Amino acid sequence: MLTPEEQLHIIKSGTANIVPEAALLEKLKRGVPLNIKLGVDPTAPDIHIGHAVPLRKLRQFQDLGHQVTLIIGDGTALIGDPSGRNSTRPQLSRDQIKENAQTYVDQAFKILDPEKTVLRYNSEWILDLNMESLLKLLANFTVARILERDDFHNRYTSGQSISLHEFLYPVMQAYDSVVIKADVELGGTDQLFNLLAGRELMEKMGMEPQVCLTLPLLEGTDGVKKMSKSYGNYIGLTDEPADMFGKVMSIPDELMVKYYRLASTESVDEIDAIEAGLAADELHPNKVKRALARNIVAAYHGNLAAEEAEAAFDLVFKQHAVPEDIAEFVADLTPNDEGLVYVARLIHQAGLAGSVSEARNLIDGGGVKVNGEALAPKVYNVEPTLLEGAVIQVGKRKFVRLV
RNA sequence: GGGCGUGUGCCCGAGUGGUUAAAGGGGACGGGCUGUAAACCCGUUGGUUAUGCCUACCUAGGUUCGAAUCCUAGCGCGCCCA
Repeated sequence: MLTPEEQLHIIKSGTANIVPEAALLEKLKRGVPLNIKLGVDPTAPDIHIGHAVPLRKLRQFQDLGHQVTLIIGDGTALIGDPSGRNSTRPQLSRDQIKENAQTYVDQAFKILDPEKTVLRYNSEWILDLNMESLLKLLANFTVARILERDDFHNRYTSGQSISLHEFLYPVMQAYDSVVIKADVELGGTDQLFNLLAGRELMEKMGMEPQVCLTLPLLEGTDGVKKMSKSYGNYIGLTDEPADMFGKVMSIPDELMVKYYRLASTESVDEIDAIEAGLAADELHPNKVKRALARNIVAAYHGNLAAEEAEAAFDLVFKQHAVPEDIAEFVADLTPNDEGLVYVARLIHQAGLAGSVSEARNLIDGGGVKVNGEALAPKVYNVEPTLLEGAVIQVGKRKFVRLV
């Protein structure tokens, strides 16, 4: 087993904040496995590698010999986390929550070690709280304290509604920590308040308070905005290997180290070396990024798929060749009066362009290839024989084989 | 309840009666280049077999030869007063 200091070094990699760091070191020094908590809200079924950041950190803890308690907030989901929101979240139905929770768990175990994970649903203790215990719990917090939270504060001062039940969210999350006796709780930087509430509550109830560990938000593939489905800049855990590989390759160079730390399975020592190597210009960014893409794909699809994804990537982007398996499209090649086929419409029908006009513009821009040959500008009609069984390519990545 | 203001294409934003399918920016897409779907440069970005036609500037009416631009009402948003 690693020394507490060595462990701390690994744990700190990629984290935003550890409050307080000294307390974590103390806990590690005891030499017994710690109980690491992560609570998740089963509000959205799709997980991307941004959501996976805390899971990766949990896995690191597990590899260091610690124990993880993953809490599915099926009870708190009935409240809806107000963090960062400027309006009340809609309350989900119990069925919806159950369904989301299941998909979440399935995907989470691609990352976590099941042997060292305890899965708990907080409805188990939250929904059974009677009024007396609830009141005792609530007495530990003041309205002023809760209103300190930025999002609540903003909503309150700007006259937007805050429902009473939303105040309970941090309290319930804190109570989770009490129930499972957490040593450390993880969360995004936006969760700090909730995590601290857990720390406070534990202390007030005479327990050893948990340490709060926050992780930064991961930027999406555009390198600017946080990864999110609604921005379309996400890498989904269930994305196809080739797609996943390409998406990682498209992140800006400056983000590589951050991705290594937050989204890869690479060891911290190795990442430290990569960071130093890049800074000193000793490592080639392209090689480093490829290794990153391979690592991430392998983490979710296995080594073989990662190698294949890389090979396909090279085929398409380095050799500009046509990939192995491409979509087929049943095309109607009936010629018009002039004996020609209107390719622009064909491209649209095959889903390679959003409209016929767009297809025409693409042709004019030299972006359409038939069997590897670019169509000349204004050539919207071609001989039917040219198209039989042909591979039509739009841009670098979109292919279709006519059948 | 009263007053004022505002609503433009995927997003932001210019445009106050006549080549305006609507400046500029962002995004997206295509091309070039490369080390990649990085960066940089160039181009495209309502629909349509297309030097035309159609549909468009919150919605519905109206004024006018002609409206994103003027008028009326409604809806959304913002600010001020009560």
